[in-house]
Amino acid sequence: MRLDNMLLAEGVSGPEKGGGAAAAAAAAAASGGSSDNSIEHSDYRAKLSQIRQIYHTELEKYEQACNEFTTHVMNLLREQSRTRPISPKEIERMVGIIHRKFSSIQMQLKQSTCEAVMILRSRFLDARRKRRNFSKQATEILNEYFYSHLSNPYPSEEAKEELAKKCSITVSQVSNWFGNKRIRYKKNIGKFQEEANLYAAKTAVNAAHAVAAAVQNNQTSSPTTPNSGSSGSFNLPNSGDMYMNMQSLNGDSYQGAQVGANVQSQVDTLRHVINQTGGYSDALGGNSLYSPHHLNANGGWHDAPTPSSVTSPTEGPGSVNSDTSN
DNA sequence: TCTTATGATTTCAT
DNA sequence: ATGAAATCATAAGA
Repeated sequence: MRLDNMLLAEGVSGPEKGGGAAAAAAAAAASGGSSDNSIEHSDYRAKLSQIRQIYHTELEKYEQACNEFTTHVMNLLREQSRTRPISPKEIERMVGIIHRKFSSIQMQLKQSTCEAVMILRSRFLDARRKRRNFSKQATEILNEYFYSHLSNPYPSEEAKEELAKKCSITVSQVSNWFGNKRIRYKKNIGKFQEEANLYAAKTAVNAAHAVAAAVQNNQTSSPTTPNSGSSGSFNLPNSGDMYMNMQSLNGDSYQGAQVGANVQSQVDTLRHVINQTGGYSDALGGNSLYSPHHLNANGGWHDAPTPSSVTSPTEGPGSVNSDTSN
């Protein structure tokens, strides 16, 4: 019975049609994650359906053989009945013996099928374990997101889906990537400085434009107009003014209703670039200018600035930007 | 071949 | 359920 259950679960002995899918789902569930790893997946499915087919043809063959054999024996008995009396009990007994024999053969078939499935399964899992690096493009996209959301690198479910689609990987892979990235970034920020610069600079121009646009949009209602004169090329001035602008933008003084959360990520990027260029002279030192201000005292991101903190009118003294006042 | 990078898995805490 | 942290296993580079 265990074998039956197992075969059923694997979709080998189940209903004709959905077998493959059921098995695939079972495999995915067993490996703890949605794994639409297309190539290996279809491969697995193909192999499984192959096993399934063999199983069913064998089963049919046995059944047929069983029937043939019983009729054969019945005929024999009938013939013998001419020479000696044969009770129905005896016939029944014979049939029973035959059926038992065949069912034990069937059991063997089931067993070996199970074995085959198990082997296939373990191979499949092994294959899944075999790590393949993501494409350059995919890591690019992921890194861009990560560094432009450095203050809160926790993509929402939707964002993950979006990223997954863009990178043509699965959502759980995106989650894995962010999990790994966060932990590794936090562990050794110095090591990631260069990369951070790269991606920050990469999106800086866009960010600058976006921020400029946002500022422009809100200028009418804004009392203190940020000097957005240099909206052109974002030529990284010697930190000062621009940085102050950013700070006020990000902090409490400027909280344009529309700008808030949407701009947050852009601000991250800009702030980063500015910080970097500002403290470039002795960069990568133990205490470079760019400290992970989005990490809290225990090195966690979790009470880092959320969009709500941007919108909140007053922030406590230990605000996000407090560390930048060198 | 050794080292580092990186994706995946496991374990634990919340 | 989700994330942090540790760990595993392989890819890639030296």
